[in-house]
Amino acid sequence: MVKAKAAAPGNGLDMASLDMAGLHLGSLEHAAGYVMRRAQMAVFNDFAARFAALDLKPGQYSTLQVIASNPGQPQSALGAALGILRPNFVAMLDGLERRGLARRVRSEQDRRLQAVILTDKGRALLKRAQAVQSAQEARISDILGEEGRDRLIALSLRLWREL
Amino acid sequence: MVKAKAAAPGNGLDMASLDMAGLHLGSLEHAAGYVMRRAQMAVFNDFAARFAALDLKPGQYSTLQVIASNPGQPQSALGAALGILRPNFVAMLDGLERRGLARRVRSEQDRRLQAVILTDKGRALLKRAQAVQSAQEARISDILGEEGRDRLIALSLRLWREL
DNA sequence: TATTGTTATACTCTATAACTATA
DNA sequence: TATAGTTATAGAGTATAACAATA
Repeated sequence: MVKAKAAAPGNGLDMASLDMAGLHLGSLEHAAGYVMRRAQMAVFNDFAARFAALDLKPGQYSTLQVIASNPGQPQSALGAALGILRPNFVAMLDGLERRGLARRVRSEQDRRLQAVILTDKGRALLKRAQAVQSAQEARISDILGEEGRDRLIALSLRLWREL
Repeated sequence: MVKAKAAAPGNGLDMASLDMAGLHLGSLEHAAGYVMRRAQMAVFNDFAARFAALDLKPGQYSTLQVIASNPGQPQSALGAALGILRPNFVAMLDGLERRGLARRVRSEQDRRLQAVILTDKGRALLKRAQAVQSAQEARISDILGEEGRDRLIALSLRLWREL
């Protein structure tokens, strides 16, 4: 199941302990932040390929998920939960609303608030997206083992929450 | 050692099983890509705070590291090892060269190549930066345990290389 | 012809200030 | 006075096309 990423170039470089690009990364391979970034980019690239057919980007998928988990909540609370700044979350919701996946409803109790809900179309797309994402999680389990994937998620979650 | 991130807002929301922003993220907390992204952002924010005094961004630090590990290699090979596209790596090296941290030397064997090396100033700054980074790794070990940090790096490395 | 380095350019993400309407 | 949503804008990071010098 291991996929070869890139062929080593046919140059005259020292081939001992070289990475796929032909050079060694040295202590960078033991730097948590660097390795996490490269891993996360690999997962996102894989995500992009899988979700191209649904025309969903990672941020859109996570937004649909959070709306589904918290229907009717104000958009600023949803954005805060996702770590998206309020000005940037406006365009995000504009896009989902334009595609008929979500709707904003002005709250009657406090007319400053925009309650956000999924449409039937949004729920249907999310359901399909969740199936695609399950396939990605399965692929990760293929590589790391079920226990390895669980551990990676638990360790990442802990770092996110406690750092 | 656990740092409180943000106080829960004093609104009238359902407070059962809510995250720090007041909403639950649902199955997103078990999505590898999402959790890895949030963790990686936390680590990078911590990095930015620690490296502000050195005026080094993550990409600059990793570039210095790779040059130090592969002195005299062509800039395109260095950029490829870092996963930075050639056009974008030009400005990266321009910045390091302008600050007197690195130098480009035209190769005599193949005059298309720019061999990149660190200056004494670059090596000195890198040494200080490595000490700062060690402190960050120690902080991560405080949170995850030494074994947990090793595992997180090993699992991330495997995913990066094999996905 | 092919490759290295470069410029120009564009698109996405992220970040800040300031406006509006509501409270 | 404070907050939610919005607009405008600016800065990173990342992507492609094309050109000059060199092989």
